[in-house]
Amino acid sequence: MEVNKQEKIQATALRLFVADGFHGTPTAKIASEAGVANGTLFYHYKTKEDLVVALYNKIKDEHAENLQAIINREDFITTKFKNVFLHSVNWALANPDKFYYIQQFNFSPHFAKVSHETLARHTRGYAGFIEEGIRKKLLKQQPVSLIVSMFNGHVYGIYQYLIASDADPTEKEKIINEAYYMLWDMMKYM
Amino acid sequence: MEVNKQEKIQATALRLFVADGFHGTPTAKIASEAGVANGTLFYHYKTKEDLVVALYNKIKDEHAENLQAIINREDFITTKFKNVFLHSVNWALANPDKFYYIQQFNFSPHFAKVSHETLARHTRGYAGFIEEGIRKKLLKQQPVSLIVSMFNGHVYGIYQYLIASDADPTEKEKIINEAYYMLWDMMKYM
DNA sequence: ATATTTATAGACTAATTAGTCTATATGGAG
DNA sequence: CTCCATATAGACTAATTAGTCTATAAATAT
Repeated sequence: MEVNKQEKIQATALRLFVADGFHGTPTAKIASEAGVANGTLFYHYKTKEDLVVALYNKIKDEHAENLQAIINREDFITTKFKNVFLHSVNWALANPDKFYYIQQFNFSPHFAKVSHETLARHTRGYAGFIEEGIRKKLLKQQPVSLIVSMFNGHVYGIYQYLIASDADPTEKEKIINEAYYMLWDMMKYM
Repeated sequence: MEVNKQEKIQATALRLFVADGFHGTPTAKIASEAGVANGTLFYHYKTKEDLVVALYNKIKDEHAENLQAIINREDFITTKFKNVFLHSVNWALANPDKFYYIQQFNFSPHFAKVSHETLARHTRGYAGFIEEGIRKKLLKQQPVSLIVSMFNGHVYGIYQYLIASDADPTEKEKIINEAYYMLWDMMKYM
């Protein structure tokens, strides 16, 4: 067994789900393109839905872990804030499939409960340093969840702009930086 | 014929698509719950995809028309800007199904081309007054499409926050207003 | 070495589903 | 009143698809 079949299945599923959507992708196609048999897929994931959810949680957890590492570093709060933003945007740009998949999942009514719970679970991890920023009057005196929502909205907005633009990498970095200062104009305590 | 069957089909399709997704909703179910026969649905819409796209464009056009009316009013640019934001958020809150459907569609790779073209078409309508705002140094000196993307991101963010919150209508209005001032802090020329 | 668990394969099935086809009905034009 | 186009109905079909079943193979434990 040279390749991990489970990982092959997940990678193939991600690619196909992003191309054709959950329902638009037959399990047989995932299996065949992943180079495994139908039975293997259903051995590892009891149902198709299981696979969809497992893939979502894997991507979200992976991303949340990275953010947590940034937050845990011994930096000044505003530095953390900036780094979390930069990492989020750069991660989305470097992993468009994953970012796309996450959005697709978040807007699938059928999975609303899962995505809501996952978001809530991860937000608890970020809450601490945002609360500190509010307390120290660096951030506007608003609820943590409002700040998180606006933050996510901003990442979403700048991502949409960047994928449609044909700016080269250096230029993109500059745009992301400017987007950060705009975000900060919005968030900072005055 | 007391009710317009086409409208009944669209309304039912919207409800079911939001509940179960495009692929998760059989045409037969749409027809039966709309109280029409299968043949009737396929008489009005040659394919299922036709229905999905027609519904999307109808909702988007309807919304864009409202925004255009606001933009065309003889108001100061900053007033227009605020009104467009307020209307967008309130429209989303008043029509969660439609807003949800739009997002779902926007993140369906299969329809990427359609949604991209529709966005571009509508953006041309908004461009004029944003350009004026930039020229008059009311808005930051950034590309129109960046401003539109961030604007949309902000609407998206505040919507996500508000549907998860249990604030009463009066309180929600207050939150939306604060969200507007935050948006303005971000967008205004300094 | 043997037994047991884990992993893989692929044929098969029962159910579902988009779209077709033919038959009516309804309403307006001449 | 008679045509003809538009609208509606619903049975039917060909294709697709999630999940099952049985058989092995590989790895691990005893």
